[in-house]
Amino acid sequence: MDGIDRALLAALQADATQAYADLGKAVGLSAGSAHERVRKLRERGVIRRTAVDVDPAAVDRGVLAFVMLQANVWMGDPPTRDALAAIPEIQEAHIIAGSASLLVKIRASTPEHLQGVLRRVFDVEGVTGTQTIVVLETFFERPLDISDPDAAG
Amino acid sequence: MDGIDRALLAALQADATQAYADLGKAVGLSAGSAHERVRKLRERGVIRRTAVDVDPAAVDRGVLAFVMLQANVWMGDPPTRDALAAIPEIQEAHIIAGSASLLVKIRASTPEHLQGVLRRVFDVEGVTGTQTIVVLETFFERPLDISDPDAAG
DNA sequence: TCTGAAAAAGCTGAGTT
DNA sequence: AACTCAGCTTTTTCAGA
Repeated sequence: MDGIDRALLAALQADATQAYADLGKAVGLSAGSAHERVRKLRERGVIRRTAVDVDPAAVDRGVLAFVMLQANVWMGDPPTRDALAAIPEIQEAHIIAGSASLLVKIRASTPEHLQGVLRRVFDVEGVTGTQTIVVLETFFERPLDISDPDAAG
Repeated sequence: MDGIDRALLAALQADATQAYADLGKAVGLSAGSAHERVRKLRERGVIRRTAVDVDPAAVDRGVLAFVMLQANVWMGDPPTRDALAAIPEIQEAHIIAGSASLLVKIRASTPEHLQGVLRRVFDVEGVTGTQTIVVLETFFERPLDISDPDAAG
């Protein structure tokens, strides 16, 4: 994981459709070498997958909310995970430190739809309370910063 | 935006590297037709980009936190947006309803690094307080659910 | 709007430095 | 580890239905 690998990852986060010849040119490598490095990054799991980024509003998921869940039992186990994963509108679920137990990110079509999702979340075993944060506007959602935190700059 | 488009989007979210011939087979279309539909989805902005998904831990961004920002002025304007965008560790920034003003998602390498980022966030014009939620474990982060909310099921 | 096929482009492996 | 080259697959275009 040197500077070239980081540059490749940054370029592929911006546009994974570009040709290896161009990718190589951007980092000072031949197409073959760029290809070999990317292959290894995939093999090592640094690159998990290649996917399209879909505009949520275009598929009727324009309502975004974060919900903090309070619980009366430990919720860090598979049954809780599976119960949350079974709700398709939940895009992320995290165990958190602090006064709540879990934080989930939800995308719904309308406030009414969101309400229905919240009801299902509330019915998950162990949940004793929810605090919902509705997003009014998203400033930005962008790829992970790839720069080396140890490097100067 | 019919069922076939939704199926294409779901398939491309799972794996955008597959050939159009396979993609077409999966949705009952020829390679040419699948290609044409995907081209239009890109053109219309439904597909915003194609990108690799990088494992944060592999690039030394294993610490995840959500931070709610209190403010004494309206923070929904470009200067605030730009000030937050200038902090590379901030992956998402949202204007929210409720007692805080903004919610940001931060990825750092260590708790010390996170602390440094929080200091920079606190220095953003208008910020009067922060509440930090540290993630202990991520259950899942997955693509947007593409199913039609109006459809039965 | 889809199909099928031809032309163009890019991927990917083998051999070499 | 990276480069070059060549065969092969895939993309992308286009005429026809």
